[in-house]
Amino acid sequence: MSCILRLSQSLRARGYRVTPQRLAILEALHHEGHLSPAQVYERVRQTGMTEATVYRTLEFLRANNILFAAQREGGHLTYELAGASHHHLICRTCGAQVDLEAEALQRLIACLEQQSGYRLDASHLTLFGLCPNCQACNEIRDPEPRDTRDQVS
Amino acid sequence: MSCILRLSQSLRARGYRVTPQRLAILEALHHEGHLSPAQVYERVRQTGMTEATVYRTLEFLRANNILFAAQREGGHLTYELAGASHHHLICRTCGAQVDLEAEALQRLIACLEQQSGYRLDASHLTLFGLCPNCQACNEIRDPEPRDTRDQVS
DNA sequence: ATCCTTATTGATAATTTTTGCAATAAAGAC
DNA sequence: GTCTTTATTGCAAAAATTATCAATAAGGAT
Ligand SMILES: [Mn+2]
Ligand SMILES: [Mn+2]
Ligand SMILES: [Zn+2]
Ligand SMILES: [Zn+2]
Repeated sequence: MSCILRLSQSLRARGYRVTPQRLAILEALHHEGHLSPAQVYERVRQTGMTEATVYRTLEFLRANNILFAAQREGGHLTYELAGASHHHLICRTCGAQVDLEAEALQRLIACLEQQSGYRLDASHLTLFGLCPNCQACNEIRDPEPRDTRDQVS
Repeated sequence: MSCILRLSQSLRARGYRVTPQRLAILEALHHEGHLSPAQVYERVRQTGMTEATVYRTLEFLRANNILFAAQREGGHLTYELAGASHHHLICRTCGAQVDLEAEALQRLIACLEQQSGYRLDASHLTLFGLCPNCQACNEIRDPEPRDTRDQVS
């Protein structure tokens, strides 16, 4: 509540307008985790808002650092209210998600910034891989990753 | 050439088939940098291949570690022949790209893997930020980031 | 060379995301 | 409150991406 009010003021201060559409979307994302544009639309369609507006608004709010965007596998976008910086590890096989404190990467990011001269906005990264469970499954399924080095065709 | 031949054998060994469509796409990506699906299609449409096939084939080759995929700003995918592991820094303002040796992140990735138990496939990451030039521009444009802390409305 | 199995493609439709532009309405001035 | 400016929306069409399914053809066997 107070949170959304503060965001409204911040928007107006930058010359943007606070519309019922933007408020509805912020409300929908309030306390929910990551939502896809379609999921956001579900939660606000009652207001009569268009899908196009959902896409535009999400991108607008992200560009203004009010939302974090994250890429699910395959590149589909997902949004959440921007808050404490954090990152995600997602299992490519079962989809399990783990959150990472930002500081886990902080040092590295700083290091990269110094090396490259870039100022990175890496406050919300997503890395893909295999969770411990799925690693175990794979080992069982592929008992001995056969040696194919010197195989002659 | 020899490169594509090796890939073909690798595919057949896994029970997949080597089709003129797959060869054309690999050929198109040979020596080119990152291409979007549309750009790939441009380069192979003469063969009569469908756009659907381009999308399917790119995803197929990526899933089989023959291509790297990268997300451009906004989440649009881009592909390149998988080769030496490397990462990208992209400027959100001017689009300037910098490549990073993989080893720059290697240590951190290993560290994250140990902490989380995940096995990460972070061989081709893209980070966004501001390049040195655009940082300078912004400083000129926003001379004094005014203090708005105690501003009463 | 011929036959068989089935992985892969083309054609088409469905879905998702983006775009252009006229109509609307937020918010500041009065 | 009314007026004015112009950021924002709805609408409709375009473009990009994905899904379905019958027809095709790769590649192994004979
Ligand atoms: Mn998140
Ligand atoms: Mn690359
Ligand atoms: Zn898993
Ligand atoms: Zn730049």
